[in-house]
Amino acid sequence: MRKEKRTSLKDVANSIGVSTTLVSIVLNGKSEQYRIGEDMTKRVIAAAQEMNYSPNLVARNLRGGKTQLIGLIVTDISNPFFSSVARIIENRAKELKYTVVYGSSDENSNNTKQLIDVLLNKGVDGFIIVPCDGSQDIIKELHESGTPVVLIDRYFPEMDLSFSCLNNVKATELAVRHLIEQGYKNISLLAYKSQMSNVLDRIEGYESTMKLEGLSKFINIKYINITNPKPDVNKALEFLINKRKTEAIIFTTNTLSILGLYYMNNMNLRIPDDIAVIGFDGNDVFDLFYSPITHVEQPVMQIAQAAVNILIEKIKNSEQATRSMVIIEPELVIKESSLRKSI
Amino acid sequence: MRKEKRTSLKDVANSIGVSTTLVSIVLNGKSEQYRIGEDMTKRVIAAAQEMNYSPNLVARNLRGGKTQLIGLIVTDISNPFFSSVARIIENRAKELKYTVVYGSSDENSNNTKQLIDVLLNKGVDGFIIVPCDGSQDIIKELHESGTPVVLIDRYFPEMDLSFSCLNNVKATELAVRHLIEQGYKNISLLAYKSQMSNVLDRIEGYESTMKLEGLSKFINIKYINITNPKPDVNKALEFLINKRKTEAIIFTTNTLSILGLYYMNNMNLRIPDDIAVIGFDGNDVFDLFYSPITHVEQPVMQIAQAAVNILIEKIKNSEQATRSMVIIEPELVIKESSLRKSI
DNA sequence: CTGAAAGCGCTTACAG
DNA sequence: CTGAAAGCGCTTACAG
Repeated sequence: MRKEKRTSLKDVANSIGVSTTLVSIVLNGKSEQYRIGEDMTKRVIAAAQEMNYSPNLVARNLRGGKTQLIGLIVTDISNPFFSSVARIIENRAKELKYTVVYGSSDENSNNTKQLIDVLLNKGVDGFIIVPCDGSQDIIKELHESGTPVVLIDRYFPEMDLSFSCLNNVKATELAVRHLIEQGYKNISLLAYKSQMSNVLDRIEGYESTMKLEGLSKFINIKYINITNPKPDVNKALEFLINKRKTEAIIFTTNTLSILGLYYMNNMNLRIPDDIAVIGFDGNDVFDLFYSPITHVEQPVMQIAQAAVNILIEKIKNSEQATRSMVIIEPELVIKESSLRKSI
Repeated sequence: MRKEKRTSLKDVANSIGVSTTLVSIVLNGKSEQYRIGEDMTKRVIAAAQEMNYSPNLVARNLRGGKTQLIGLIVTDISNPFFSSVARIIENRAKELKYTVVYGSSDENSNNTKQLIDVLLNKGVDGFIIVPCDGSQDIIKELHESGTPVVLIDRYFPEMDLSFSCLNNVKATELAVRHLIEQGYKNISLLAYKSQMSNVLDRIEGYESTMKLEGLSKFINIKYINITNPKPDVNKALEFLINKRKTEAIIFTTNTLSILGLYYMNNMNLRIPDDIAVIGFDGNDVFDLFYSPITHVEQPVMQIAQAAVNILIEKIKNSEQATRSMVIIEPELVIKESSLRKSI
């Protein structure tokens, strides 16, 4: 199993009898700048092409401190929302000549810290992070050490960090307004027990809209354990439906929505006749359900691409430390699950 | 935005007035081998800890040629099957002190080639690849250059390459046998138009079992465009159901199954009364469908973990070039979609 | 037991 | 216009 040696800068230089300096300059497109002769430039490029040379990025990195590697920390790469994000980031990164290293935190700040350390060791040029509860200090430290960081999906309002995420207040506001239009009043909400912005904002959008519409007395929020949501979802739904006689439920994440659907199927609750439902993030489950599920749609493409753009910008201009805040508007996709009760 | 300098080997060495050599040896756990004094060893370790030293992997890589980076090439990281694979690989890799860089080929061999080049440049120690049509030569070249490679999900029978995948022949065999037991005879199959082993084997399992059971005349296989499957799926189902009067359909991938369900919903075909269905890979769509979908379940955990194990083994023992072939048995999860027609 | 030195493959001031 | 040399942070023969 011979391990073939790749052609190095030196090989190219030797092959045409010049110095590595010259080759390096030419291949980095700095011929003009260094006023290298046109024919020499051509000779070098030809030789490099001939020998199928491609620079060793590891060496280049050691020298220049850049790897063209982006560290992506999500909570779980196998969650459909985050795997979509990962795919879009991959594509956009590729266009900009970057590659992605990923890691999953499972909503755990210790894992986040570990991942940051590991990825820093790999020499990533910057991070795109889905922050989780308790990760604020770690990320702050990372940011303050001068490493380019962009948050995605969630952000820290008090911190001077760039981010790209959904207008989460608007998301639940749209959901509530739609349900009210359809004649529902007793509308409940399921959300994770979390202090992250995405959760707080979705709760805020629900609460403020309910109040504005004079439905304060119907405000019911159930908080779900984020790492083991299933039992909490079942308990919450049981309570809301049987005790609170809720007519409609808004689920604030994809996972919560799906757990909710399982519960309702098990309890033989018909949607929307027994209970109206609004889910989060479009997916095949919603569309293929017997009663297709109305949901808040996140423009993932825009959110994820913006994150990459901001990050690369930061990497390239490490001096200026401007804070970019991208907030993308949600869309409500209306299907059958939230339509007016048949009377 | 000060970019703090990380503490280097040299910093540690200077802080206690010894050479970098010594520090390197100790920190790499080679004190015994080089017979370094016990107290010296302790002093060095203490200093390193004190200064919060962690080695610069880029430098170590340039020197030693190892990055502890695994290149993962799937067809699409946002496909639920592959994002699950990615997550399991991530976890197993982490246990073994590796990190994952990923890329999506979209079933395109040029993309695969590009990804291999890019990841090679990043210095990955080895690859886990989902190969696609036309990628055989590229991967062969990679393998022969001495880079550790393990295929996953699919393999090249004629090539001396390690792989981890499902027993695909068995997968469709189980599906066909179950349908026959339930009284179906006119059983059709939808598969991708592809020469990859996973597809060919799934077709093989179907065909051979149908023949063995004396149902040769009911063999109907429809080949679906892999990059744009939707129109083909619709056409195929129309033909099979209306022209061939098929009673049951086996979908050989997750994506095909879901497209099939959309079609049947649109056509108001009831499952299993109008048509029985067996899907591939378990997921929430199947379980939450009005008639939960019988499906072939791949033990993804085993498949993906084996791939990592084999790869790391190869990376560590680059001399011996044994071929590991892991073939995991599928399981048929029986739900309502394939039960005997109500008479 | 310990250190000086070379070298991994690059880039970039510095000379000429 | 072009090259010799230093240096990024490590590891590892080689000396002593």
